[in-house]
Amino acid sequence: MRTSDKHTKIIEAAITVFARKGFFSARISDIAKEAQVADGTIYLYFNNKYDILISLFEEEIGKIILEVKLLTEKETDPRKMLQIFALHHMQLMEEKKELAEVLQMELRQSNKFMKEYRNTKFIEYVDVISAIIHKGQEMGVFRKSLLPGVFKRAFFGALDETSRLWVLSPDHSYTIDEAAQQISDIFISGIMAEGQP
Amino acid sequence: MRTSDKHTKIIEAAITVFARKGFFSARISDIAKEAQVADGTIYLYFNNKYDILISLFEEEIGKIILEVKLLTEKETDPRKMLQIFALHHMQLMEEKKELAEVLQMELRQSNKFMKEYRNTKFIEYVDVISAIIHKGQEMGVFRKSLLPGVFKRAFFGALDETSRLWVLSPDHSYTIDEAAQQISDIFISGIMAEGQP
DNA sequence: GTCTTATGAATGTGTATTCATTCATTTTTT
DNA sequence: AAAAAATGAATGAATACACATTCATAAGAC
Repeated sequence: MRTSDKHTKIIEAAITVFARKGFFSARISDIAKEAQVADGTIYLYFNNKYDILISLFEEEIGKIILEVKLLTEKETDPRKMLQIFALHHMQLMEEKKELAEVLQMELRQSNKFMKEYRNTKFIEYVDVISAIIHKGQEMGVFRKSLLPGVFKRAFFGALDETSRLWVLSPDHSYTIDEAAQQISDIFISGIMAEGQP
Repeated sequence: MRTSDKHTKIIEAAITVFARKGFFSARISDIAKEAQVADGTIYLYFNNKYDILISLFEEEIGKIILEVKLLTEKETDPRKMLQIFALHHMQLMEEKKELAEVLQMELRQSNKFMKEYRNTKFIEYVDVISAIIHKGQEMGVFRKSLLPGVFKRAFFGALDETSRLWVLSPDHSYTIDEAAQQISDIFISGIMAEGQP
């Protein structure tokens, strides 16, 4: 078995276990069991429990950023770009529920218990939104008075919270796609410059 | 010293300690020290560590709900009600930074590690938003096509994420009031019915 | 036969919770 | 009014246990 296989297996197992129990309640032995390796093997690939979480963040968010950049960069209309971002984000959370739970929960905790760790990948992801706003403002489509720094957080927060509760709750009165559509509609028509169609 | 004083002192100490270290990393002895009581005293007022956190949620969110209901119920215009909700939420997070951190972090974790605990107070808080939307739709001010269940989450998520990062980050390029204003502006103009002023 | 990778039992640490004891206050007895 | 008895809030050292990490040993690769 190649080295990289074990690394991936452990990361995947960690996603499952962290999603089920949360980072602190998850035991290394749980992850080992899930990955079908011995407890000690984990320490051949990661320095410690935190390191698994951080690697998981970096690698998984890295993939997401690549995808979303690829998708939005195909578009030129900033309104469409926001729609694509919203839809992609929500669909991702639906497809990868376990990963979604881990990112949503532990991302917030991580600032706390790992003082030194600044989640730069996450910042990069959210900055895709502010770049779209900036572009829209330059093109005169979005209001100049908008603060991109506020908008990116508000937009991300709206998507994140909606998908978080969608994933947690067992019954859904709306689909992920509907929610993404509603949210991007609200935001887009809320930020149009005067006199835009 | 009256009994109720100790209860309050411990809750306040817990807010400080949980905000600083997070729930799992916080030690009972830290809370005891902060509250200036003995470790054992805490168990005269709370069943266990979780119980402190849950009591904290219930009591503090309870207060917030009372306040926000009082404020919004004075208004009749649903647009103004949303503005008030946004401003009040953001100002609260600014005024009570430690409480804000605890609510924002641990509220999300809590579903995970306390399976039995459903945070009904929190649901009640967010439902204030959907009630406003419903009212606005009945009055013909907001679009009928809006799903109040999506809107409440999106609106809350936007406020929550923006205030979360505002509280964490040391330098602010915008004030809390500006952010609240921008967010309610975006949402309100994004959800107006056709032909509304 | 050497080098790499994997194992899982053993170790050690950290800390939630318990409980025997203290002590200030209140109640009862004289 | 003083003394004795009862109460229960508060203490913090002792307990008990969970679990991250280590490391001597084994298995596998070449």
